[in-house]
Amino acid sequence: MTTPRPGSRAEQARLSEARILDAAAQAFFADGYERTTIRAVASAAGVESGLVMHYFGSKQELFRRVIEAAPAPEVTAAPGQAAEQILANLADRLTDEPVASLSMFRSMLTNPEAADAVSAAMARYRAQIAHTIPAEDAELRSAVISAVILGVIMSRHLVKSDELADADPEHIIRLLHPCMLALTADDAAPATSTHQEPGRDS
Amino acid sequence: MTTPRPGSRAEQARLSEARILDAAAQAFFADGYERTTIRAVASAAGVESGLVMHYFGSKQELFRRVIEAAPAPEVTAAPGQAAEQILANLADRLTDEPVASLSMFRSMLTNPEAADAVSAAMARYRAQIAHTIPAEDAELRSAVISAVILGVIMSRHLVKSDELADADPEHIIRLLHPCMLALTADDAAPATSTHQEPGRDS
DNA sequence: GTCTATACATTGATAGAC
DNA sequence: GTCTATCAATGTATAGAC
Repeated sequence: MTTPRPGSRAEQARLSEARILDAAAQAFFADGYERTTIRAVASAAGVESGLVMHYFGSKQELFRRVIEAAPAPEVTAAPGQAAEQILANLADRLTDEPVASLSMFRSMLTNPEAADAVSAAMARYRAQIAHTIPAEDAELRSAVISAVILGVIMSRHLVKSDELADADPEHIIRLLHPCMLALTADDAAPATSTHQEPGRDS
Repeated sequence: MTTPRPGSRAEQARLSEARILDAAAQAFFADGYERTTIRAVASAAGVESGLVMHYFGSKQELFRRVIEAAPAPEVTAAPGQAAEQILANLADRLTDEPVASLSMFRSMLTNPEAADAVSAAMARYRAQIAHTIPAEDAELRSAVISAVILGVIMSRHLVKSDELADADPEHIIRLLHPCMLALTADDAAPATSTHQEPGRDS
């Protein structure tokens, strides 16, 4: 937490490390973990590959440092407002999803470290949502909700030439509104005509 | 399209190629394109790496052959039944998604070839869905629908330790039913209280 | 048809100079 | 603090023997 005077060697080091971290986030987001090379990151940061290794020790550690900056969404609303808060949160992420998060999502299917990070974040998110849903199947409902969120985020930011990429965020949220209302069991009837939940108490 | 007699060299070749293709699909699904090696595929198929190269020429071509076996979903229902058909289709994919499709999805975020294949398949799927939606914003609605499908499929089959992985398919479909009804603009009111579509004709 | 041997490029990582 | 030189490992791809 020190603030070395500008021009000092410590300050130079701090700046270089920050530039490397930023370049790494961009590279991991653009190409994924496997296709990203230490040399490419160093080049983008304007330094040599040896310096990257000196600061971060290994490629995996560099990646870990990048994705640990990804913020975790919070849902602490009352049962009645869960859908609104989830959608408000999603609206933000449609316009400004941090590069750290996108780096994590980009590699979540092919890199174990990223997979674990996403799984942990989603489990936490699901638990928070489930807590606000007054239904017997709250666990599954929250899982479906987070799956929907994941699909929308990925289509918007990670899948090339997707319709969602250029769409108006508010329009997307508006279309998802009845979905979230139904899934949070607020005012929509959960049962359909074809199937009936066998043992439904309360 | 010939059927060489069992035991002949042509028959042996056909069998070896099939075993390689199958082993490759499993490997690409499990580890993704980058982490999958020709040697590992050959070993799993019980042959040497040279034979894999002899049949398929390159790793990329082998991958192409694997993912081109992925079936494309069809939606040709009338406007009233679009939601039902989409969900019926999803129900099948929740229980028996082909390895070829899963191989494609596994690498869709990190491999250009897989990304293009998924984009093309999703664009085709979206167009079919949009055709059955009688709404001004049919394009965006179909994009949201395919995003939701993608999120559910990925959470079920590709994300480790997800709640959806072990859930009852029919239960998942039941929860998604009101969502799809709303998105296909069948009987749900599209506009919410907060925002109004500015120029809405018809 | 199948395998062995090997060339060739790339990359993560190390050691030490400046 | 930063860079140069280099090692060791891995993996695709090729050439040719059997």
